[in-house]
Amino acid sequence: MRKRRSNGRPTIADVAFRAGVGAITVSRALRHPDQVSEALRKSITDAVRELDYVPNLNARALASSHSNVVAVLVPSLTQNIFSDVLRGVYDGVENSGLRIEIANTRYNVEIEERQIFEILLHEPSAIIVSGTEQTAASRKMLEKAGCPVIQIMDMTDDPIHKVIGFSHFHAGKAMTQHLLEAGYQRVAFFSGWMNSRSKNRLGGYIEALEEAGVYDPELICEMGNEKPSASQGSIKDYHQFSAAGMGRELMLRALDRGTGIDAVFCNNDVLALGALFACMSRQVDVPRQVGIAGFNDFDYMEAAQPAMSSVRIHRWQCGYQAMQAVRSELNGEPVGERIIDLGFEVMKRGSTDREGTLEAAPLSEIPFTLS
Amino acid sequence: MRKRRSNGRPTIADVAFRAGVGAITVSRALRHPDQVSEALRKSITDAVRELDYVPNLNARALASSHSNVVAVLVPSLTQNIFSDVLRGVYDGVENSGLRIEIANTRYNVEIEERQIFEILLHEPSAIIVSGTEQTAASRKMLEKAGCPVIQIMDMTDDPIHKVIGFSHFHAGKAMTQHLLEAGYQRVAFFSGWMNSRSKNRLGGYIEALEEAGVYDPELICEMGNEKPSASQGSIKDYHQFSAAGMGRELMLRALDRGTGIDAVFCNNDVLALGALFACMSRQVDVPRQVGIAGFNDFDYMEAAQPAMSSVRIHRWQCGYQAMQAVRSELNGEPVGERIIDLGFEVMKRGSTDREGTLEAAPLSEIPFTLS
DNA sequence: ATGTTGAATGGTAGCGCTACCAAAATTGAT
DNA sequence: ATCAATTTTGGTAGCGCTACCATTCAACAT
Repeated sequence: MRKRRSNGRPTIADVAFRAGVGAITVSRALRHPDQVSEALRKSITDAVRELDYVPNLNARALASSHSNVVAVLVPSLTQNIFSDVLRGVYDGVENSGLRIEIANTRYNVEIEERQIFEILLHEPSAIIVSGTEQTAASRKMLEKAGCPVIQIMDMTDDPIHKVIGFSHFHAGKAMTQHLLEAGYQRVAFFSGWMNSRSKNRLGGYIEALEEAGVYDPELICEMGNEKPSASQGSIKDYHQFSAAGMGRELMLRALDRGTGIDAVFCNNDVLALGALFACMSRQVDVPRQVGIAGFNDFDYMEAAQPAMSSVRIHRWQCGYQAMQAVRSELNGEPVGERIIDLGFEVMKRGSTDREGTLEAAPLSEIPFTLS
Repeated sequence: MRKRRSNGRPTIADVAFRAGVGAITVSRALRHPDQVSEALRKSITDAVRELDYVPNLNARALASSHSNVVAVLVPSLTQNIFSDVLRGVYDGVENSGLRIEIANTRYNVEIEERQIFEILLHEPSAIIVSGTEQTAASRKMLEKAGCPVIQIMDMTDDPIHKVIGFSHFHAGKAMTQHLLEAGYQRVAFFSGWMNSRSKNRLGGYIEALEEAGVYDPELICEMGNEKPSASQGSIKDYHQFSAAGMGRELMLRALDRGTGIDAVFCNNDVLALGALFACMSRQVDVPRQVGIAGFNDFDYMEAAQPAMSSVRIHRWQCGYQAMQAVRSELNGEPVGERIIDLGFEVMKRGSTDREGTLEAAPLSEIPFTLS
């Protein structure tokens, strides 16, 4: 009996011996069952069960030079946007035998580039990357990665491989148009630090105002706060930055400045929440004096007083469908549509209902029982 | 020249040849530099640089039967609590050569058990697991995992290996005591679906009220909403459940029921936000008629109107310190303290300032400049 | 000079799996 | 029955790295 260096876990050879077949046939029965006759397949699965055999994933990865790891690059782990995406990814990966490796790019394309490099060292089976604006070097690496690459949460007509997302430009434009239709004339744009996707939303906002002939650069209120990446690794990095405080501050300044705004389109819901609180503290009537809209449509928007308008985007679906696309490709199915636009939904609620014409919608049903 | 199946990446043998040493010496120079003389070490690192050698992690894992993967189990990816923890983990892993693999247990100990099993198949270098209440089977698996196991975000006097967190019981008790000291008499407890940590907070709440002689079971308002895990994998699983809507609903019912509550301690900040909005819709004065406190201290609590009291917990630090602990152990340093209590902080703000004695604290400084 | 110790280096033999090719078995056509 | 085409199965040879043991050599004690 030869010496064993390993832990005592049964190997594929043990299974093969027990089932009375060659090791390679066991491998095939597990990986490509259709290539093995039914009789052998059965005795192999029996042997697997009897021995409690589990494959060694590291060995498999070494031998086949791919790892069954799906790498997912997200710009942030803190903002709910991407945690919803990740939830979709995890829901989508169930029972696939795939593993997920998440990299946090901190909204920094250089970090992203380095991480793509490192990820490729692990020979991933697929890569899911947030956004469509990678550096040239990143794009080149992804193009020759030799595995499916899914870009999500944005839109482009020239995907690296496949894109599943929506147009931030059109989403920004649609919400701005809603504000104009609701009767607001001086619609401000609030944002903190802007990433490429926020910029596209701003672009849509500008186009909508220009088309209506009411665009005024004065209306754009940005806060050039530190990039989140600047604080990386610091032990003080407890709260990244207070988006709500920022929204509050922006609104207070806008009110003080007297630029006569009558609505704000906030780049995200937390800013909108802060803006709402600022109005409350100044007894400014929302929606009559000032309309407020957010972006993302988190759950509290609907529950706010007044209920807040926002743009609902399909975060979970992005992650879930990306994972489905990965799975079907790894199963050898054709790529299919290379551009999938999941769209968005403008949620019109009380906070932008200037004329009071919106019928009072009940809160969407909550699945609970009072105990 | 023998046939190559692989991609053309240089291997350790190439480096060894170039440096004129044996392959194993290269391996040692990379993994245990102190065991190699300085001269060789230098020529090896030169060869590495010249060839752009990067180690194959799958091969390394197979040969050494451990993977440099740190598995992190979190109950949820959606709630900010754990995305902050994960941010700490990612900040802590930088430049360590370790990889992170996240598993989502969905607040379900059976799923957790299965995932621990699967994770162990990958032979992780360390495991970080949320909470201290694993099933007996999970605990047993973790105990004989043969790698550091860090429990985080909770407290126990009998950790599997090491625990870094805080006591939910004491946090719940401390906030309740604050409400009593602020002059509230009938303090309700709001919660949605409860996990073991919430239950401990409730325990602290009850003890504080009992000690003050004002405990009344009527005051506990739970909503037995579906467990989040019930909806797993469903394509409709867009919003998990609306915690804000729940907080609003709970407050409306509490007001209608006329049980005479004068304060609520909400199990989390989003519930508190919903409760605040409910009060606004009924013109109930916060904090004079009803005090509201949350748990977690997300950024919007401070920016709310009135600013909302909450319990600040050290989410980021839990993740970061857990990662530091893992790193130092993998470096062979001693385990050190097995129980690390990071504590918590009761943030007393306007929403529980019944007597109006709190001096108006300015918003904490926001690092931005108006552009 | 001899022996002992320890540090530095290398050779060998796997780690557990799969790619590749060859061989065997089956099928169908002639 | 014969042969070609196809399907099913197995053997061999790695994948790239490291554990284990053997070897070498310098340093020191006897």
